[in-house]
Amino acid sequence: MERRVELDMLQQEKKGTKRKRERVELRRIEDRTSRQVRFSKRRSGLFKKAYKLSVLCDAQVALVVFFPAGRLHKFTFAVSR
DNA sequence: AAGCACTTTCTTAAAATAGTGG
DNA sequence: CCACTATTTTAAGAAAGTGCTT
Repeated sequence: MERRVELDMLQQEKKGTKRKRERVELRRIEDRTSRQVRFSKRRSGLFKKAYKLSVLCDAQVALVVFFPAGRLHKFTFAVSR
């Protein structure tokens, strides 16, 4: 079954019991799974922002992220004139 | 096949940013 | 500058998807 349809059915079923996006406090996420998922999403957002900054403002941007400890993710983008 | 770590999809509220006017 | 709002973008939470290992 298509996932979209499944979700719609789920929504219908629960009728507003789905947790809304909550305001998030700025401190370490204790739950390992949640931390991992949120890292993935925030990292992609960060790289996207870095890219946009480099394009929009003709800036040279370098971004280095280590997570989990030891694993490296990096991004560089240089605009040549 | 099953377990695990990591990523993506979806909806939608939160947060960021662009625009406006003092 | 700053404050306010309108618009755009980001990301939470839940669940599904992907890929690797055993």
